[in-house]
Amino acid sequence: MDFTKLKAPTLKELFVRELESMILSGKLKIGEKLPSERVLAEKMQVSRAVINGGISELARKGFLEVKPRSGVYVLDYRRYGTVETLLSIMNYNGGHLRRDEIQSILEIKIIVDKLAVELSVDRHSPEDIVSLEAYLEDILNDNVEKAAKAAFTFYHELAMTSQNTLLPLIYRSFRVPVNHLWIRFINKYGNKVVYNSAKNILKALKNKDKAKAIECVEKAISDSISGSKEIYEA
Amino acid sequence: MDFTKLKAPTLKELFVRELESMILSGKLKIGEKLPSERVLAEKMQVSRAVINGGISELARKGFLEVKPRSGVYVLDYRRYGTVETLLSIMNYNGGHLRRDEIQSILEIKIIVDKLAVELSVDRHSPEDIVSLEAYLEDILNDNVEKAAKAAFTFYHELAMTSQNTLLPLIYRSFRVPVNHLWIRFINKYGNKVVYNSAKNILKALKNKDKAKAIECVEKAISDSISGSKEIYEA
DNA sequence: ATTTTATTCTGGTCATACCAGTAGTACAGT
DNA sequence: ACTGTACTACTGGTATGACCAGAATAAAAT
Repeated sequence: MDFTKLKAPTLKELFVRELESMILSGKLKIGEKLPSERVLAEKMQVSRAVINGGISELARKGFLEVKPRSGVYVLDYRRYGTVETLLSIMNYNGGHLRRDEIQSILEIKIIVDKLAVELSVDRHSPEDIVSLEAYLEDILNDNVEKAAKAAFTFYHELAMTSQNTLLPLIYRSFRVPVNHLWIRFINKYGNKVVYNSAKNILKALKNKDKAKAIECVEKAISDSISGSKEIYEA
Repeated sequence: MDFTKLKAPTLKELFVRELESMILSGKLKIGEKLPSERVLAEKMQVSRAVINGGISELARKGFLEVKPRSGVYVLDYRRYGTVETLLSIMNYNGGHLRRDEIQSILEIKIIVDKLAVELSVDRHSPEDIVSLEAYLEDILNDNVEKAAKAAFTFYHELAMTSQNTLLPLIYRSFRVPVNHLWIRFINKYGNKVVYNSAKNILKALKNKDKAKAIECVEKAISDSISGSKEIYEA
């Protein structure tokens, strides 16, 4: 069995989801002024603390603009959104990605991974290889979700060894959607494929063979792309 | 004159900055448990609402982990941070970027821009070219800040024409630091250089010459890299 | 030593209140 | 007609104090 950890949503989280839905569905129009916190609190039967906290979170996500002592306004998330916005949109779609979104993610992943290995070949330490080898083995876990998580961790650690401070941060930003993709990929093709791809990359990295490493990355993802249509149909 | 908009910081913002400094400076060690909200509120002479709101914001930024009914713990921002973390680090350094951070940004920018033009060559519409040409001219603005903003807008719109939904989002995430870089670059070399680089890219794009377009991007940024040391010393 | 129970502590939430800044209005002075 | 003032209603930011349910830990029972 794999009983997953339970977590009750807080009122603030419920409020945030509710408003995200209303904005993404268009029920709340862009530029529109929200009712005051007091009114919202009364209408939704929660305290003002929940409303206030939820609103400031939505403001940080790029959905709302708070003008103190004036009011709260709906922002154009297509213009002011960041990567976090994508996660909200995804979540709104019931955790599913559209086909063009999958393709977008893979296009990004390939250049990020390529840069990671390209830099890592020159900059990694022997200790990095050791820890990467450990993470590599975790991909063979029978539990699909754990294997997907391990795959994410492997590539994340790989990005760390590039010594580029931003690469891991970017990787981290896309954790949720990439994890979804991996779960679907492993379900269809098994974790052995993922394992072998990663193993080849690591091997080339250890040999400091830059060209070979980049080639491995390209092959690993082009496999994903060719399979992405099927994944989408699944 | 250009009178800039005044804005008084709120207590929550002060609290967030204070804690970010303590974490980034190492005064608060990773894994350490923070005092309870009540204690913090008393010590810092503010209400619990401020502490509670500030903590949840820091949690969303990847600096803290909130375990309800247990406590608040300092997270390893290098491992769990997102792109937002970079902005905080930058802000902590008085708005300045360290040399390795500049290099990291440029390494990212080159692959992002390359992907943008690579995809755009096949996917852009004639209207895209028209609007890009308009943004291009804005780079010639004498006001340095406006020119930098225009440069950002040009590359952002370029990313939009790639039809990759994530590329613009990534671009926006890096708006602040990239803008800083451009201001410093233009101050040193003038906006004419930026204008010509962009113009060449656009020209190759219009001719659907993928190889030439990518070459232009590489040249534009390698100029920046070679100048980055000087920028850093400035 | 292990399990059960009781106590303390914590963040999440609620209710109420006051403050300072915004925005609109009406009005006085020019 | 325009400007500046005074008043007023409303808004988000903050303060205070309280209660809840779950987590952590100590105390008690087995």
